[in-house]
Amino acid sequence: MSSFFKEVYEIVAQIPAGKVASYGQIAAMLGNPRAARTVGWAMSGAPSHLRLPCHRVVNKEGRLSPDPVFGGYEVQRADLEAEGIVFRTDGRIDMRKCRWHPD
DNA sequence: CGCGTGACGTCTC
DNA sequence: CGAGACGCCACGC
Repeated sequence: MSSFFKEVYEIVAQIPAGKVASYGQIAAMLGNPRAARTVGWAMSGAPSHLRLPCHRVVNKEGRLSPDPVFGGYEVQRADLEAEGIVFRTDGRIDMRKCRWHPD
């Protein structure tokens, strides 16, 4: 397991329910604010047995990944709402209140 | 070591 | 405001 991927999984696993983090944000935590793409790539290869709350990982817009990846945008929205994530009328997450604030 | 790739981010048109 | 292009980084081959 590459160190970078491991770090990504660790961080994602630490995202509390009701909060979301952006790929760029996670990348910044790893010390590479430009590695947002790599973070997303790491998620794409995230072992399901880790049960990472990947639905809590969104892009800067508060938008989820392409529908097919999560099995449906609506599904993710439902899961996030169930955790307390607030969606705006335009379908975007209210990052102002839901963005994860690490120490 | 070089090339291709990807669930991103930011700029330009 | 929407779509497209480029840049970024790490991984696999």
